[in-house]
Amino acid sequence: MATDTKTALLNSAERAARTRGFDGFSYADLSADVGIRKASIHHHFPTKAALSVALMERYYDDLKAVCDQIDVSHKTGGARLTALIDRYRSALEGGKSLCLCVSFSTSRESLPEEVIAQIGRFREMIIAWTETVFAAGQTDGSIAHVANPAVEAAAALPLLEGAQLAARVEENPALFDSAVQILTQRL
Amino acid sequence: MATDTKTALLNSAERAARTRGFDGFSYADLSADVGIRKASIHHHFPTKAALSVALMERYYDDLKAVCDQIDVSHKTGGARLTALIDRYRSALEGGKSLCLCVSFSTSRESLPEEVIAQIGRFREMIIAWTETVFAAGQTDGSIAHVANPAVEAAAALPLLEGAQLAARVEENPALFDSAVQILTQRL
DNA sequence: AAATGCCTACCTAGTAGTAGGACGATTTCT
DNA sequence: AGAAATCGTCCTACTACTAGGTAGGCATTT
Repeated sequence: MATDTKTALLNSAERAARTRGFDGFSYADLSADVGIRKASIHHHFPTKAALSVALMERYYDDLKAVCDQIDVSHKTGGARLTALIDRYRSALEGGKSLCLCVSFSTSRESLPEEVIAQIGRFREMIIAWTETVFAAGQTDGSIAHVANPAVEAAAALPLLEGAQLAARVEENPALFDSAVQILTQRL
Repeated sequence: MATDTKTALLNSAERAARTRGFDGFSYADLSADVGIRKASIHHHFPTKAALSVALMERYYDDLKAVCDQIDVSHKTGGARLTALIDRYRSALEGGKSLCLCVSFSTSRESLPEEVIAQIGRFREMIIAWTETVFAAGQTDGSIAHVANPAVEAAAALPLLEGAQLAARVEENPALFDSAVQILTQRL
């Protein structure tokens, strides 16, 4: 089916972008991975810029769904924060991968303006959600020492991202754990 | 003089790497910037990998000197932490640049193993120094709520780096400020 | 004489993207 | 219903360009 190929391309591209960066994979790589000729990829995604937009769009929707799901399955602010941290931790995949947002942030140069805007919206969405998490944790007492949920949220995302970057550069997930200990020790 | 050309190349390469990433500049770019032919660059740095090693080596020494200087010119832990934050903030250059360590961390794929090791040493050095800063702030009371200097230090560097990344992707230094507010509000 | 620093000219490999055709499925027209 | 045209998907073959790197020569300095 048509949709399958397109999804397979997105899956392959996302994995490649997260492990090797947006400039770290080519249409030739996707071609080999998905099993369709290089030129045929252009049928689904005319340019690499268009591919990047599609990737970021899907990623935004995915993460929004993740946050919604966490709200449903975890009741306290502390449990929700833990779930978010776990999500970023598992995205590391043993120190070989990043979340797409971090990966794209590092490839700014090669991305169209539209993706930059998408990244901005993505970050706002995550930070806004995180603020509700800290506010809940403040209210229900599941996160210690919350003075200002907005300040906490504005720091939490960059911390998670910086921790991912540090852990991947040395392929050592323990660096992620030690970086986010400042959060986990309060739970 | 010979040294001048070499230094000019390093300067140009560092600026390029910090603004456009290690994969974002070529020997052709350096050639145009420094005013010597592309092939001549290979005389000074046989491979781009060799250039990356030289860049990171110089950067390590630079930052070590910066930390030493901060220790001399700033007496309290709080003042030293502020100085470090300011350093990372000014490295942003209006949201167009990163510190070399972050930039290189994002280009892991393209860098030789030696540079990865250098990055590890660099991060250890900064974190160790930052721990002394938090310990001092704890003792002299200039940083509030320091429970564990080691945990604080392990988080501070990733936070600064993540904050830089976020600020650059949208070319908005205010994002850096809002991310590090969790630190500055304690000073 | 030797080394340094730089040059012109070139190579190989890889990049995104294009042109144009094959082929099967679906839709449309008679 | 059957023929014809259209569309979606994929193909081979190619273009234009950029990348890092090499070979070999020519001055100037030591």
